[in-house]
Amino acid sequence: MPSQSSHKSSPRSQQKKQQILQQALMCFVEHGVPGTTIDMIREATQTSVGSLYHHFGNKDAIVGAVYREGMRDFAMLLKGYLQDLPRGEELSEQDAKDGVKALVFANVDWISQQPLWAQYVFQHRASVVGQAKLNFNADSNLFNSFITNWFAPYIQGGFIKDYPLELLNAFVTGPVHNYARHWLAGRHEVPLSEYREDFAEAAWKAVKSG
Amino acid sequence: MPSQSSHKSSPRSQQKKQQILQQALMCFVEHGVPGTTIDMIREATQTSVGSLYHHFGNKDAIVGAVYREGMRDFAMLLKGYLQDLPRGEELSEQDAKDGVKALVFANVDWISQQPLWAQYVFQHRASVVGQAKLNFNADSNLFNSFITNWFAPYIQGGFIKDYPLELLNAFVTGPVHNYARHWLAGRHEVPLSEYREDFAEAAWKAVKSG
Amino acid sequence: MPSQSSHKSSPRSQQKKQQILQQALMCFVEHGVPGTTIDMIREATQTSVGSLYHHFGNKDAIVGAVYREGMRDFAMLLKGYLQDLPRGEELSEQDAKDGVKALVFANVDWISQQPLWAQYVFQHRASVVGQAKLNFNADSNLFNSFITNWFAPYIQGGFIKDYPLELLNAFVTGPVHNYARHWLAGRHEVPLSEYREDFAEAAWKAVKSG
Amino acid sequence: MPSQSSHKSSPRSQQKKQQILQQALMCFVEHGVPGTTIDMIREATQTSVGSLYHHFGNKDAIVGAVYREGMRDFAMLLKGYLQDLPRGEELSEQDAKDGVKALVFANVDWISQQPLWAQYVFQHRASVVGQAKLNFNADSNLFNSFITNWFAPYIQGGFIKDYPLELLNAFVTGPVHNYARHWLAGRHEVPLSEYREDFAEAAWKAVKSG
DNA sequence: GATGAATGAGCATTCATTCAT
DNA sequence: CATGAATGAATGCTCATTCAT
Repeated sequence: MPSQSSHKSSPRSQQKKQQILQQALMCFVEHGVPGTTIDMIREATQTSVGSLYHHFGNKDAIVGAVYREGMRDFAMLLKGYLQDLPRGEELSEQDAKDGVKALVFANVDWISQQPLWAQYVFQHRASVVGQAKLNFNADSNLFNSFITNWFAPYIQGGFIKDYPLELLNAFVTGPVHNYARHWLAGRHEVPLSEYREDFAEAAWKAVKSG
Repeated sequence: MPSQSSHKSSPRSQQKKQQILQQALMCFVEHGVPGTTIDMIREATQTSVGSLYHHFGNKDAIVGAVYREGMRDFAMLLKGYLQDLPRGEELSEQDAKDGVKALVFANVDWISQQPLWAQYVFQHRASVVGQAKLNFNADSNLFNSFITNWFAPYIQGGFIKDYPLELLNAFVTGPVHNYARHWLAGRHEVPLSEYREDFAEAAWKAVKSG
Repeated sequence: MPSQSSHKSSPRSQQKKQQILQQALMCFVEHGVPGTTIDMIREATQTSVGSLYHHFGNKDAIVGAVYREGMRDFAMLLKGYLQDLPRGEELSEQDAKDGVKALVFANVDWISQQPLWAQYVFQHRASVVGQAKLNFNADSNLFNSFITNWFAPYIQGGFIKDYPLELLNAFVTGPVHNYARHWLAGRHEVPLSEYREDFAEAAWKAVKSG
Repeated sequence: MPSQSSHKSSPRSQQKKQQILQQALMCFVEHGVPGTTIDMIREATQTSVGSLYHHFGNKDAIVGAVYREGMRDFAMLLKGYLQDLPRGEELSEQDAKDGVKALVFANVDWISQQPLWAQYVFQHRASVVGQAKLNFNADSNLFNSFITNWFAPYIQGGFIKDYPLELLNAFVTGPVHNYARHWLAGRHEVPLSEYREDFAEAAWKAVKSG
């Protein structure tokens, strides 16, 4: 059995894996993770069971890989938004606000652009188990550190309420994800992006000091 | 097959069904809905497979019944909170704020008191399918109407932003549920109830006019 | 457990049993014997499982009782046909022919009048097992004796070919049952009764001496 | 689920399927179709449940495949008998008679040589359902056309009674199948083949003109 | 690397039958 | 006699995974 993650595969192979992840995602979103069988993925990717196992090892690994792929994509977008922000020489409330709004915008925009990935990433976290979970957590921690580091100065500077990061996160992303969940499930008509600014304003009101 | 819903059962029978729902809930939360086998529920309830099917008909019906039971419990609590509110002769901003806070408190308190039900109700909605889904939607619509009716005057009176109910709901319950999800999953240490007031304040800020 | 066959039941009870057999027959014909569940019969008869078991003891007994009931009805008709035949003082070829034709007519007429019973009796013999099979065989032997006795003189008298009864039976009833099977299954359009005379003529040609 | 019918299987695979059908036949005859469990077939074929389902898809498909196989074998024999017949330049009564006798002989001989297949094919037609039934009907129609075409000239030529094919069929095969049914069930001692000529003579008498 | 036949533990569900009320 | 809740062995079928070619 070749190790599934430690060796560098050929570009050809990498490309095939990408295609598989894309198709697997669609299956997961449509039928749920436990409702998706290996055979469904095989059919969607026009390969063979053996090939799937050759590339990924087992079903959980596919689940995890799809999840990781999605989170990476989102993390990349979010990092871009924060890094593109013009920051003044000194800490300012405006910069803090822009940061918070960037957080909201990143969520709204990514969910709007990648609704399938979003649906999967925000609703199937519990499906990631075993080794894949560990891999994901490593990514996740790095990502959280990045955000923490970005905002820490503004919290210490008194521009943002001194709440634990978890709570700040709930205020900022909670409403977006709540609405998104219903929208992605088809229960809400108006697109998430319609309320882009409203979510940002509400988030800022919730976390700004004073 | 005896009809599972049209006949009035004896109190004895009803009691047994309640016990089954309670045990089934624990199974669902621990292993997830697809991860819970009929046999697990059978063992937990100390009955027989046949008996389970005699009472519910199939697995989906159990899933749906548990869900409905949970939502009913939550709806009852929420209604109580809103109805217990002292209301002035005339519409006032304070009454609107109290209403919004009651919404938040109901969520925080119910989730804190019934963490298992909460975990199930807020995370397994997608598991409810078929006839059970229809039953649930009927309940759900009644419940939404009640909330809509309660707040409508304050929206029309200009005390609460004139957003669609779905968006208001996202602002009010989004952060609570977001935090709760992580807390229930064991990823956050501090109990949800700790931030009861903070969630309420943030919600009010997000939805109040001006 | 009351014995299911040895005691004389009340007329009320007998009537109920008749109704049950009638409904059970319809179930058996529609779904086949193994495809018919006790619960189907319960629903069709508007009684309870317990009642069914009180009256018959088990499913096989119901199957057997229905079968026996059908065969008795057919036997009664056939005996009537043969006994109503005018017989000359001496054995004659005409009398033999009339006997053979009566056999054919009895089959054609009974199948036409009682298609459900016919379908069951002629196609589900293999479903009768256990004690019910023994009961049926007793009836069956008496019936066969009767026929044998009726025709024996004509065989000995040289009017009918000296074939074993089984073979004569095949010649006489084979074509009727063959056609009936397809007709009852809906594969033939023209009613069995249409060819009443043709079957009789063919049967006589097949078995008459010379 | 791999498609069960659209891909060309390897000879190896075909051979295995043949073996499975043979064993399944024995199970069906011994226990009846509903009395035969997948596990019985699995044990008889020394394979695994999964393999059975890999090749056939479900139980009904096995039932249907066995049926089709049997009918094909019979059809082949019958066609051979008819095609081997010496036919005069012109239509003659003798040729008609030979055709009818060939029909009878084909039935008697095939049933005698393949009693298991015969028992199954002639008694379990009702067990074939769903897609398998459609497949079988297609075969069956071709077969019936062949017979119709063979005999049509003799019917038009006035050598055989102008009856619908269904009725002719009842006269010719009815007695054979009637006797065969009882013989195969062990209720008659004398082998079917013993009466080969008698069945043929009787059939001819029944259908010949005049 | 690719393929697909083979494996078998596991699952939801059915159903004849029993028995307390 | 009637009722229907309870029982649990048995069944058809699924599906992740392995492995020979």
